Amino acid sequence: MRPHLRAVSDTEGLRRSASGTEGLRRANTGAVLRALRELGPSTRSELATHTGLAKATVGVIVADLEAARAVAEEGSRPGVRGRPGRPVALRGDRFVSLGLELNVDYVSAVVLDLAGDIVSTTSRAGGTSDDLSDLARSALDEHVGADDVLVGTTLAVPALVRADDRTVAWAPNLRVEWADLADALGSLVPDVRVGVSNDANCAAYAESHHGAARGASHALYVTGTVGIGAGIVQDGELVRGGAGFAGEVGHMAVGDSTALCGCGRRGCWEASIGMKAMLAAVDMSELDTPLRTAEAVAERAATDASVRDGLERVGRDVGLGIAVLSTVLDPEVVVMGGYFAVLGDLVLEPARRTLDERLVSAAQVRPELRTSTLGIEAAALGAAEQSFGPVLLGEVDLLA
Amino acid sequence: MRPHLRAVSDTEGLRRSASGTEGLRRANTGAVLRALRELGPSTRSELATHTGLAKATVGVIVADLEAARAVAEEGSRPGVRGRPGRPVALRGDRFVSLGLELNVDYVSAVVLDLAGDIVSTTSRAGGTSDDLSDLARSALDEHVGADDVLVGTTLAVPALVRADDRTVAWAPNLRVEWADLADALGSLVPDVRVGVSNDANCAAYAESHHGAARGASHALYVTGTVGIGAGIVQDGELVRGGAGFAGEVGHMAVGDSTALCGCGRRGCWEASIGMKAMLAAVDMSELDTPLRTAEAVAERAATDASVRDGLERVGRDVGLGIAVLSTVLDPEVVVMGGYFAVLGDLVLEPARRTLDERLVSAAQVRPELRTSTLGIEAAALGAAEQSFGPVLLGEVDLLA
DNA sequence: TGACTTTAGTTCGAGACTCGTACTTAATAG
DNA sequence: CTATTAAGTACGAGTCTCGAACTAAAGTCA
Repeated sequence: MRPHLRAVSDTEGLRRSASGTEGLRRANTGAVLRALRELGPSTRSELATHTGLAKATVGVIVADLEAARAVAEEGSRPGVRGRPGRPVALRGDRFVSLGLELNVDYVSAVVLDLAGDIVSTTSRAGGTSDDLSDLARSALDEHVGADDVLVGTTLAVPALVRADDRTVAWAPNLRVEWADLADALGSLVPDVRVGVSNDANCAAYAESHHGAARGASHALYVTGTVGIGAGIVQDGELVRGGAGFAGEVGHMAVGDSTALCGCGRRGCWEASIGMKAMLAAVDMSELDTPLRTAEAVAERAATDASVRDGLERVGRDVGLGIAVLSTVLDPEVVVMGGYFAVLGDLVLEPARRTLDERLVSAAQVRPELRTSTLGIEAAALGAAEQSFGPVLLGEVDLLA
Repeated sequence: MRPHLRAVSDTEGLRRSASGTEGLRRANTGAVLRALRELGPSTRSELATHTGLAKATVGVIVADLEAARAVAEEGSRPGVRGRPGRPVALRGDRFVSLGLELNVDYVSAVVLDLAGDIVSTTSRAGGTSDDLSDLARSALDEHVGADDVLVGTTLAVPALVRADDRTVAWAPNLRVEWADLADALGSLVPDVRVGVSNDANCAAYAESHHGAARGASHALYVTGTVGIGAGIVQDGELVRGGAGFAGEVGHMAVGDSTALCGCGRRGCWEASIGMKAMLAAVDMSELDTPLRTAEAVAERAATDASVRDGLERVGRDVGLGIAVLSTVLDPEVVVMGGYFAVLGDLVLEPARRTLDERLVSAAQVRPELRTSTLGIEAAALGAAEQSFGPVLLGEVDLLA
């Protein structure tokens, strides 16, 4: 255990977002941190013009952050006229967050630092509460020092998570005693807020901050193996819905309306583009993992035209669903994870064609359809990034 | 003209949302105004506990608002122990906003006041730039005095409006010279920010603040006559999408995949549930206005079982689309406008049944399906309400 | 080489704001 | 008539941001 592990207090920090002058300082500190994330190492002047704050104010804030070891000065960049600026950069060695994923047959942990760099990332087979807490424990032991500050922990799960970001409403694929898991994580990281979040939402968040949708403030992430899920990012933030269940696109009625879905209904998108439907379309069978299965399909497609035809059919239904989601949500980028990332253009090219056909108007621009680059740790990474959200928004105080 | 009309300056007010202490004051003033909208007339103590501000702070803010004639004291409520509080209420006679709608065959204007009360609402046949500015002019002349402050003006149009909230990207049904219209409105209300917004988005906003979705922070509004459109409210704010085109649900591929749509494609939702499809399903023909047509259908349905059967079929496809939207967006309330509001349960009952069948899980709650109560001025009302958004969020300064 | 220019960053005082405490005010309860 | 209760205000302390003046550190040019 890490007896000296400090944590950003939750009850204190989240109490109010900004009403007193110290809340104002928090908000402005958050603005500076965001600017540093966005611009990279910057001088105080650059931060001042970018945030709109006065130079003097930025000076004070940067000094505080430096004292807290959240930022550090770098070597100056000479060559320009006038006094050279002294750039400061976010430091990655003090403030970290932990992102976890508990899935059906694997668990992952990602340690992310304030600079946005990934400190460590591990995955392991298994899907129990114990597997997860073991992984979390070793990630903390190895990569979080006694003097470090853990700003938060978030757990990604393939489940319907309520809007409170803490409780699970429905998780048909998981057999977990949630109360036990909460206890285990709570004792592992005492005094740290442990949030729970849907895995597709987390992955969407990761793609929009680190992955294929980086830079886009409106993105859609679609993942799929057996089931199909999505995460929606609007204006940089996740769309959660009233109960927290937004993005459950697998069972929307799109595609072949006669296809029988595992849920017992007909016409679900999943029944047209889920892994099983894809395998049926190419007349192949499942291997031990979804990843390996998809790779085998991709390999056969290189030589077998009938496999390519099957993927073409699946791709068209993929495009049909993306078209529905795009007309509703108007994202700039759509990122495809799960087995779609492995098959790539074999599926996405027909999807793009269908998408073009179904655009509402000439004025609309087709969203870019990209494959995920983050791999299996996407959800854990997004979970970690979510824990930094309140810090960067200035809702929580790093200092003191 | 109203030479003395004062306006909340736009360049000044929107410059920064909160960085100096005066921005802090604006934000806290906004919090007090929101509390007054939400709670109704309240004492300073009640406002203090609800906003989390100190009693002293609330006292100062209320005094400023009173000086600006934004609030007024009401008679005290006796009967309780202790010194009776002196409730203050939002005043409706000084700060107003103007909401306009320019549609294919009618124009509307709504004057809304700070208290959230509708000062005036007018509609008129016609669809030209001149029709609109005439209506706007007379609404201002009759209901906005020389000493009043117009906080903003927003124009709702059946068009794709860009995310800048000012320019129109595509408006196939309107023949309007947008530059002329902008000039006309600009000279009508000088120094006032004139925003442009999609009509369905405006109506959705209106429903969530004044109509059938009041109180719900996650709502979906679906309207339809010939075309079908939607507006999405998440966490009290409109979802706009990357380009500003979110909510264009008419041409998503849902329902009868063989139905031919006016856009030339097959399978659009509009082709299954648009007014023309509905009329075909009940074997009736169009009258002079959509409203009258829908009323005629409702009347025939009372006696004619085959009409009811036709509406039943349409209703199922309505439910199918709502199910798609609900699984993606998870709203608490779905409000149906357009001809659906006239036909009511004749369409909504089968829609509810379909919706129940297509819910993802037992954990999910079916969103409430309600009919719009706002009528033809919904969009203009929402437009007016949108102009108050920045005021209530504290992004703009009412005083000084 | 040395004055000049240019840009970065800090110091300092003024001004704005919120907050807690103590105080005043206005009602009811007994 | 006194005690109690609660609302609202006055006041001083503390925090914060900001602009202006100032200092610092480079390059430029004669």
